[in-house]
Amino acid sequence: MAQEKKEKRRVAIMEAAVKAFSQLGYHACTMNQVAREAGVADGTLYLYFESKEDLLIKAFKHVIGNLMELLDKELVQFNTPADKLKRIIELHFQVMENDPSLAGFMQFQLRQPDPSIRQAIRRPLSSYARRIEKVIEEGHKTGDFRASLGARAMRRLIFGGMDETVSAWCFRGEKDSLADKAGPLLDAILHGLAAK
Amino acid sequence: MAQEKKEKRRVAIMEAAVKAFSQLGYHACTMNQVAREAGVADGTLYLYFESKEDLLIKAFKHVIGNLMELLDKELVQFNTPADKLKRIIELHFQVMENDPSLAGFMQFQLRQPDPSIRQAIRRPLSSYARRIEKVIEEGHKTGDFRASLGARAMRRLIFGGMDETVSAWCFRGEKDSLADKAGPLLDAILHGLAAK
DNA sequence: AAAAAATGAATGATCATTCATTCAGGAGGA
DNA sequence: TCCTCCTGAATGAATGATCATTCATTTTTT
Repeated sequence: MAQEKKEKRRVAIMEAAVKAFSQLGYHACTMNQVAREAGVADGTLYLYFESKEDLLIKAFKHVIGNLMELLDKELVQFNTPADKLKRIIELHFQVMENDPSLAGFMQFQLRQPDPSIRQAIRRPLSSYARRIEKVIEEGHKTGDFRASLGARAMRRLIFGGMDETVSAWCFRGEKDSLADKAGPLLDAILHGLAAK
Repeated sequence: MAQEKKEKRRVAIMEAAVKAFSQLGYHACTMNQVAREAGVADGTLYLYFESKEDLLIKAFKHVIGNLMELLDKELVQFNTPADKLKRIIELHFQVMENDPSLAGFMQFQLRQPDPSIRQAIRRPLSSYARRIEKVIEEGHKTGDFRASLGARAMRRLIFGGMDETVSAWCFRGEKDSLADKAGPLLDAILHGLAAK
């Protein structure tokens, strides 16, 4: 049906946009480049999205949505908070490593200065944050994690550590596998830097 | 002398640029806005800087230079690696809290997608990274820090945690003092999330 | 009165967006 | 089967707005 085809193309355009925006960022990327990446004409983009900004926001929601869906499916398979945390970090790194353009896209969009974009991006992003905090709070309840450390502050450390690791990997052209960095990062987060 | 005056104005323009760029980011900010912030005419900017990009890069080096100078003066006053690490985090938070436009500026510029800007920014940034890694390596030597955690990976966790905390404070409009977050963050980094 | 600095209107380039035009393919008729 | 006609989708050249940058002119300094 025509409806299905349209939806396919809508998704294809969003995925082309992720790729195109990930090269040099949103501002430096022209709609013409997105159109070429998607294999359509400039004007066609406007049959599917209202504006460049609309396309960015929808594309961001699309990729975060995918990641959250994947995460939810994965997390139920683990029981302890520590295992869940481990899985979050591993999955984050795996997904970014499998699709470097997604990694670049996220890196740039997370620090989008434009307020209306920031605003639109806040909700999907905080759905990710909330999932991390949930795991930390669960650890507080089970006694696996120290209750003296607030869930929000810990989430910032975890997310910041993951994000900085991905950033180094994707910009500073680190050669080695991103997935290999999950173990050490988890160890540092769980047990800290200090010797006993 | 004319020389001194020129230098004063050069610095004033860089500081105006930091302020102007911090509002909506580099791309959305016009040279006219920078000029108005600095109290000069558009054309005057080009008597002091080659281009908008040149101004951004020089301004970034300027602020990082200031921060490094301050950091070096402070760090010599502490002996143990843990105290030094504590001071790094405190200072970072204090500086950003004292000058929110600096915080915004750094947040945006750290994720600049433009490759020539990234390239120009790399060196001053890694001078910061190296200072953090030095402290970690010192801790390895004294036995205060676990040697099994690589200095580079730990630096990413520390820097990422600080950066994410500043980011949350300056974008998500967290009300409470940034400086207050230094203690808990250090605790988490040193002793980890896991209960004993 | 030179020289040096500063000015800001004008220039030219770069896109996001629009819209008059073209195209593709399905319905129906012979 | 072949031939219109019709409709919604797609096209891409043209438009208009937005700046970074320049430079002829003015102001300030020496």
